[in-house]
Amino acid sequence: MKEDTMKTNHVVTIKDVSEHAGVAISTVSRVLNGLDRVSDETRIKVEKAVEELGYVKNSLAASMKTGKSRIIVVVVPDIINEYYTAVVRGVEEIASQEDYYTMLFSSRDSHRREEKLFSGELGRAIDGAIIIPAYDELDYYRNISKPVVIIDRYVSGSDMHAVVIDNHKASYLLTEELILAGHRNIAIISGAQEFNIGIDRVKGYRDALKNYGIEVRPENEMIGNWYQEHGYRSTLELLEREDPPSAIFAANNLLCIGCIKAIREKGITIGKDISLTGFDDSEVAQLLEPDITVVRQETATMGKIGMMKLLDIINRNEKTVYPKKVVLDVELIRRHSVGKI
Amino acid sequence: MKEDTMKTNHVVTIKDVSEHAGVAISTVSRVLNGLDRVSDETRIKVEKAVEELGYVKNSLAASMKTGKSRIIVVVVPDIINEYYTAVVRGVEEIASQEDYYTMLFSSRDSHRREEKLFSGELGRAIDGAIIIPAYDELDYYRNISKPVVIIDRYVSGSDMHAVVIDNHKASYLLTEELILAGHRNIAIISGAQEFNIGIDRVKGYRDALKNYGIEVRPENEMIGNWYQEHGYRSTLELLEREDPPSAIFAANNLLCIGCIKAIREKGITIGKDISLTGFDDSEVAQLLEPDITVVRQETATMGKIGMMKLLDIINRNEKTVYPKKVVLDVELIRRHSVGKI
DNA sequence: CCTTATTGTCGAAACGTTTCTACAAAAATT
DNA sequence: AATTTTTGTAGAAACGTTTCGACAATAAGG
Repeated sequence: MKEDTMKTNHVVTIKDVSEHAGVAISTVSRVLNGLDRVSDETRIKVEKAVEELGYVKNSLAASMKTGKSRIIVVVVPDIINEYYTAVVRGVEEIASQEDYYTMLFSSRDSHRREEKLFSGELGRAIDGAIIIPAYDELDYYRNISKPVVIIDRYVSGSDMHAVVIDNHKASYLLTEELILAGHRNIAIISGAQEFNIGIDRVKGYRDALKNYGIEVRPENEMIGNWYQEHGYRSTLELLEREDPPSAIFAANNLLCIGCIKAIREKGITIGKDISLTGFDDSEVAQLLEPDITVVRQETATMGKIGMMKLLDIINRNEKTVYPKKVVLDVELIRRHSVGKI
Repeated sequence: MKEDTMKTNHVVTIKDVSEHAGVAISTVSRVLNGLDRVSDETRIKVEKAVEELGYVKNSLAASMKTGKSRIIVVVVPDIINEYYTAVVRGVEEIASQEDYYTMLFSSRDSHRREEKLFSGELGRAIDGAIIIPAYDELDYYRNISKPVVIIDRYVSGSDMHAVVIDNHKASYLLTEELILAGHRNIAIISGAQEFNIGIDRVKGYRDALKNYGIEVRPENEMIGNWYQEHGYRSTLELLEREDPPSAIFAANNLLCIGCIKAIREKGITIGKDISLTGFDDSEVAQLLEPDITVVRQETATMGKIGMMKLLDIINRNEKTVYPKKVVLDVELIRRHSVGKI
């Protein structure tokens, strides 16, 4: 906290500037916002005064008048998951380019925390939101009285603005990869069947199996949540069966970590005794021995496009280039966690 | 954006509440803020009106009057590094308990971005800041005209409020561990010698060597930056020497990743051909084969204490329990990346 | 019973902007 | 030269709160 080095610790306002420059307050405001016509002469006078007094706008006061805060909130399920922070990075990049401020908010996958956010004071203060939802009831998000773009997770049948990846294709590719290596008994570990990320990933897996004429076995579908613990327990259970699968597809990064832990614990070798495909790429996936076959998703791009869409909505930009729902393509990254059978 | 389902899309203000309850505006405000004396009768009238109209306070307007926004900004060097996000988690936990909002800001280790933040409008709007600095000039941070707590990185000689870990001890322990395993030719890979995190870590390394009567060899100190690339290049260089070290101490998580990449590339085995200690613990460090010996830091605690300190400063709490500079203890986590010689 | 203290409420000013209306001066058109 | 248009500026109202001073009504003290 700065000590009171100067007696008159007066914060300089637009009024001070106007007096110092010898013009009206409104004139200063117009110069500052580059509005209307202002003679070069006065503009220079004002700019000089701003410089000399070290004026910086009180954006809170401005917000009150305009109703715009230039703050947007980014809601992620978990701040510590690098998959989500990569999305946030993309959002931030565009936002700061356009002089918007971003507030990061972690819902911790709790819908109650989301609700509290949007029904509270902050919900009134923001200009818009980019949300990775924690709740599969589309109506809730639709009724937020601010511009909203949904990212990553999608509720099917919703007509909201959204940016997602092609989960079905990703899942299909990762399963197909296992099939082409000769595997027939393939398990999937996935999270809940609420959002597209759950439903489409399981569907992609099933469709791949069907397409190659392989029986879809319900006991091979380990559906639970998206956290490491579920990946761990499911894998243990799978490996302890009489007829264990020869390959596992873990449908997100945390599940994959849990899965690997369990496999290690059992003392068997990935890529040899058991094959594995993950989903989200990361440093970890590349560094493990063997490195994991995954799908590359343009996470940062997802954030960027989401933010650009949001800006289009806020500014009521008619000639936006984006469809309501943007689906990004994915690409298989072949590594060494899949062994031929 | 909510469509105009209702004709009069009027946002309900404190004035509406006052009219509905039949009291003065000021009375409503007093009820809302729990100030002064209000008769039970009117309090109930007001609360009922608030409920019925669904009033929610416009905190921007309030901020303008009070000069307090209940927003604090958390500045981290990189939003995607889980070490930093773990700190942020701790901050958020305390902040939300106390009804403060947090804005996350990534400086990308650029002092210019920091400067822009604090000299700009937002710098005026916030009530305080928690900063992992990108700049080693203490004067800069001291002159921020808001309460500030420095986290993780510290500028020695500074008298600012700060929460850090005991870097010297951590570094000493990690080096000692290698010495006790019989290593004599030990290299360190570290970032710049600006903050405590660089200086103390190198010093801890040197002190451990000296203490065991081992020669400190300048060519074994690979000083650069804190990023993966530096870890990678340094390791390659070390391994290609005529007399390569038998052990490497990588002084942060990214350096350690780069180091491992290089070692893998050379086709040699960690824990056997070369020993390795890292610094920051993480999922990765546990999952690698072998898992890496590191030091456990209470990252979340660091964030929590930082936020509690900040609150004390903001509220001018005299009887704070925290010293100006809080140093947290560390603990060695022995895994399997260190081999006996 | 009169004075003084306390309690609860009101009205109005203030916070620092933006923006609308009005209007004078200058320029352009007759 | 008289009128109209354009240009630049000023003044004031408004945004939704908080908070201060004023003031009745009631309670307490003498």
